Parts: sequence; structure tokens; C-alpha cells
Amino acid sequence: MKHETSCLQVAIFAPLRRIFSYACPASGPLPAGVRVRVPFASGNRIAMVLGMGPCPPGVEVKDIQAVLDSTPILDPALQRLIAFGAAYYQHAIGDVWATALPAALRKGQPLPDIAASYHLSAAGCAALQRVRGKRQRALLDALQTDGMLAPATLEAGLRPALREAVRRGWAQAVAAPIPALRCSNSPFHLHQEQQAAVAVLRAAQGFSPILLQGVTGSGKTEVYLETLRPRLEAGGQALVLVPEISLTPQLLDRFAQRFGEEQVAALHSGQSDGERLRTWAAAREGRLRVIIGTRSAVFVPLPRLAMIVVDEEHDPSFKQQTGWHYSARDLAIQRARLEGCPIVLGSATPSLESLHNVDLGRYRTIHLRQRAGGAQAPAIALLPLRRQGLQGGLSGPLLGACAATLAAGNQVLLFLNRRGYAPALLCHDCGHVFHCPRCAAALIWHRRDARLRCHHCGHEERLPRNCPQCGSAALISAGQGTEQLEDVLRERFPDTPIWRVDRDALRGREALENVVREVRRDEPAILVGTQILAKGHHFPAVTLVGIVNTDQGLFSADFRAPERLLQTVLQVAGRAGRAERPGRVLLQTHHPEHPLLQALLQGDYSAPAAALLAERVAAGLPPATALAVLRAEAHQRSRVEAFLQGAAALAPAGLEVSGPLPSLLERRAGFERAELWAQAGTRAVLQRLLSAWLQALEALPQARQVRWQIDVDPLSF
DNA sequence: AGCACGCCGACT
DNA sequence: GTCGGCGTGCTC
Ligand SMILES: [Zn+2]
Ligand SMILES: [Zn+2]
Repeated sequence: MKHETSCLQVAIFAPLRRIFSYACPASGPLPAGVRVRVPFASGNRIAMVLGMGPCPPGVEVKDIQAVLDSTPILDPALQRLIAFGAAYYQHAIGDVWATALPAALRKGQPLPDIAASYHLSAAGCAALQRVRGKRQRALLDALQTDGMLAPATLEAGLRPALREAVRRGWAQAVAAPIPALRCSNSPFHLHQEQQAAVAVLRAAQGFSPILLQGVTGSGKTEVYLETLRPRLEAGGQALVLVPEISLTPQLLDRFAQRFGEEQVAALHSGQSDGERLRTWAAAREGRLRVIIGTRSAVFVPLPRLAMIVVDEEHDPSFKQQTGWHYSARDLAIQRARLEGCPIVLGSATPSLESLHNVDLGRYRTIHLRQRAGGAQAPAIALLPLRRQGLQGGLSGPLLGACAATLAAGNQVLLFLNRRGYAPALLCHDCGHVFHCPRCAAALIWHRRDARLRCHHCGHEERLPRNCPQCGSAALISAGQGTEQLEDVLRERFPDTPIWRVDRDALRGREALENVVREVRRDEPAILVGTQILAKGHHFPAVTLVGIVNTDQGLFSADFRAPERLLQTVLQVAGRAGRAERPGRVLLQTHHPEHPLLQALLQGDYSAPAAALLAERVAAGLPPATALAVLRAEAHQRSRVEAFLQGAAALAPAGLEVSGPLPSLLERRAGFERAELWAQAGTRAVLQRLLSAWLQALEALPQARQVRWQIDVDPLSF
């Protein structure tokens, strides 16, 4: 029997809401943050050491199989961030660790020693004469000619050869020097607001969250660069988070030009495991000064972290939608708090959460209202739709405006957040609607490849010829998608190039870049697209923006829909126009009198956003209160119902629970889905109450009959 | 999450 | 008669 408090406490890299104990190794206790391989169930798994603790009573603990790290792979502040992330989002600690680490480390690969460079040893010189392997030969030659080689710069094919050469003693490790930082000066003259912003941001010390509200084209990136420069020159490192992979290349270019190619790196899920691991390890050793990355980059170790930037902080992509439902933006704020560094949240259309924090005095805020280069804000106007015939969802006036714009030699951008040809196909004779067999949703007609697809599960089928109900061949579509818009426009403007920009049209890596390059040639053209058009790329020759389906955002069951609409309209508007050719934005709507649209006409974000925030406060919704959703799914609706009823009954005093309510998508991939809403006055109180509640839920017998998960601060429903 | 065990449908 | 479908339960 082991001593009471002498067991290793370990988090298995799996979504298990418990900690497991193993015998303390004979060599002594291990520090928290070291990975181990442990026997588990019938096999073995990788796990993270959390510390020492009491041995479980009545269980024969096993010995660990291997210690994978000689020192903790994350510093104490990041370990605390992980612990916070598990506690706040009520998620299994082992899965949180696994999500936070690069895949290679999660799978148990060793942390590479990036600091080491290699040169040829005496034995290697001798071996040079007789070695025959092609790879080995090439490697030794390279070592001889270059004198010194860093694995990170070595072509991938030669890395195994290097490992082999080290093993045989032909190559010898030496600590490579960290390249010196050489900043170039800003090629721009900062306008007065930018200078003021930079002055405030440079002066920020310690934990200090600052919301940078800069209209599109106000030069936020230049403010980031100039703010970071002195901090980097003083030896610091910086973390820049962006919502999407597609936004990294442009930002990476700007940063590399200013701070040097070898000082800056991207980190995102589009990279290979090996590439991510090398970048991660180099950042950890202080060899990289700036990391630009998406969500999971918030966990990259940076020993001299001096500042965090979250760009486009309003973007919902910062919230992970599967597994551990964390918000990278919110964890970035927590990280800044734990590391005691300033954090800048930048956006032209800040989230109501951040605006609320400004109102409460938790964040400072800086405005950039001036556009660089004297560009004008686009004028916004409504196009009321009153019983007029629509052609493929486009009104006569909008088509007319398109024609006029093209005739003047300018470009048009039409925004419609719906892929496919039509969001539904139905029988003209009996009204039968084609539904997904596994989901409670209509199938989307993709006319280009004559298929019906479900956008919620993987289901797809050939376009049917007849109605399965009555046999009629008269099948008609309802509603419009981007494909249909494209067709209508081609017919109406046969001589104008039309670019469809959505996930279906953009097959392949470079597709978007190609379209952007073509469109920037400034010939008259029409861009039709989804969400993708709202992010990143600027189209200077676009002088007309049409929002085709405005009303989708006005009357949605999701209480965040109006906020999204407001942000999307202004973000899309920001893609267009330039100094000598200001843009204009037309919103098609059946509800021109709607207060949100009326407020939008001013072209400013602050006023309508403040109004939406006031509505949320009045309705007791986030960010005025804290919300979590408990979701459950099972093949039998009765099980879901029974679990959620049982859960509601167990809610601790103070936790306001409503439901069960059917989810917005009642059935997905054959699973019936429903949810409970749990609210509390503040996030801290919510966290405390949820912890108690979930502990009780785990003991609930009905819990084993369903798949359940908790989403704290949910963004989509 | 894996993985083993166990109990019912359509195959050699 | 088996092979394998996934529903259920467990992992220090
Ligand atoms: Zn029919
Ligand atoms: Zn489906």
C-alpha cells in the first residue's frame, strides 16, 4: 500500500471528467506540466502530470510506463490558464490539455530542441569519406559547406538523416545564437489619431485590456506594429490572434517586413503537425518574437510575452464549436491577466461583450474614426421590397443599380449568406419538401452538380426527378442561394465577369487569392458571395455593395442575430471603395421601418450597437447576465427529455434554469437534440453554480442514456 | 476517446 | 450455424 499522498495525479488526454492516480516513480515525484505514458484500460495513453495527491482508496494504482519530458512543457502561467479554461468552461481537464497542445505533443512525440544547431564532428569528417547513403551523404556535405545547420532550416527530407548522424556522433549540437531583431521604420506617416493610439498603447503596463475601435481603413495594423516595436526591441515577444487562417498571410507579410522574416511565424491548423511543432518549440525558446495565429495559438508558450493583440475580436470564429467550447479571445484576456501584460482587442465592429466591459470601466477604449488616405465611409441606403417581382432574389432597383455601377466602369459586390442554388426544393403539386433523412432540416439544392445536400450532416443524394409522395415531376425551388444569384446575373449581364466566392466555388488553397487578384485588375465585374467576402480582403474598385437577404438577421431565434447583421453589413461595406470612388451599400428589406435598419442608415456602428446592448440589458441576456447551455442528444427523444428534466430538478439555488427546449436544429445526424438554459447574474457566480450542478449531473442515471455537453457563453444555437 | 463485452440481423 | 452491427460500461 502506497502512502496517503504519494500518488501521481494525472490528466489522461481524453474527454474524461476525472483525474487518475498512478504510483509515484521510484526516481521521485514529477513536476506538474510533464507528459507521461501510462497504462490505461487495455492499452496505454499519453497524460499530463498535474501534481502529487492522495491515492484513491481501494484501487490498486499502476506504475507509469515512461516520462516524456525532462522539464514542464508549459510555464506556470500557462498551466494556470489551462486549469482556468477547464474550470470556467466546465470541460474535462485531460481534453483541455490535449486541445491546447500541438498534435505532435498530444500524441507523445518528444519536444524538439530548436536551440541546437549542428556542426560536423571529427568523426563526421572521417565518415565523410566513406559514407554511401544518398541522404546521409547530402547531409554531411551540407554540414561541411554550411559549417552550422539548424534543423528548422533544414529541408524536411534530411531531418531523419540528421537524427541518424547525431546518433552516430557525426554531428554535434551547439547552442545556436538567437538572431538579433532588426526593425525597419514605418513607411507610413501615422495620422493624428493613430499617433495618439500608439502613445496610449505603448504606455500600457501590466494587465490592461484596451478596446481599439477603428473603422475599416483606419490603419489598425499600423497601430499594432508601431505599438509592438519598442516592446520587441526591449526583448519582448508578442502574440497576435486572428479569427481565420485566411487572414494570416497578409498580416504575416506586414509583420515580417517590419520585424524581419526569421522573427515572425504563423501558427494555425492549416499547417502540418511537424511545422506547428517546430514553430511552437521555437516560440517557447524565445527564438520567435511574434506569433500570428488562430484560436489554438492562444496557448503557445512565449517566455517573454509583452503584449497580446486580438484582431477582429468580434468574430465568432474565436469560439470553438466542438469539444472544449472555449473562446480564444476570452482566454487571451485571462492569459494577459495571468501574465500581467497589456492586451489590445481590435475591431471596427466590437462585440457587445467588449462594449459592455468598456461601459463597466473594465476596458479602456481608443477610437480611430479617421480613414487613412482620406477615404470616405460608404453611404448606406435601404431598398424596400414591397410586392415587387424579384428576379432570383434581386429586386429591379438593385439590378438597376448594378447596371449603372458596371456602366460607370466600377465593380459590384453582392452578399448572400447561403450556399447552393436554393435552400429548399419542393413539389409544386402536393407541397412535399425534401428533407434530410437524418436531420430536421430541408435539403439544399446544389444545381451545379445536380444534388441535394444537407448542410448539417454529411448526407447528400442525386436530384430526384419525381416527388416521392405524389409522383409529380413538377419540382420547384424556394428561396435563393449564391449559385442562383450567379445565374441570374449572368443572364442579365452576359458580358460582365461574375465571381462567385463561397466554400463550394473556392476549391483548393489558392482559389480565393486568384479571385482577389483578378478582381483587383479593376475591370467591371460582379462578386457574389457569402461570409468569406466579409473578412480580410479589400476590393477598391467595388463601389456598390448589395445585401441581398437582410431580413434573415432581423427575425432570427438567435438573440445575437441582429448584432451579427450589424457587424456583417459594416464589415462588408468596409471591403469596398476608396478615396476618389466612395462606395455605397444597398440593403434589400421587407422591413425598412425596422429600428436597427434605421439606425444603420447613419453608417456608424456605435449608436445601433449601443441600442442593441440596451435591449440585451433590458431582456436580461448576455452580456448583462451570464449564460450557459446544457445540450443533450440521443436517438430517443424520451431519453433526452428525461435527462434534461432530471438535470433541471437538480439545479442549485441561484441558478436560473429554463427548458428543456428543443434545439434550433431538433434532429441532427439521427440524434434528437434539446437543451436547458442556465443563467446567473455574473460569470463568476455562474461558474460556481455550474460546477456544483455538473457534479450532481454526473451521478444522474439518465446521464448515461444521452450524450451531453455544456457550452458556457454560447455563441450559436 | 478507445476498447471490450454482449446480444440480435443477414450472410458464407 | 457464424460475422459484425452498435448500445453499454469502464478506464487509476
Ligand atoms: Zn408531390
Ligand atoms: Zn442532415
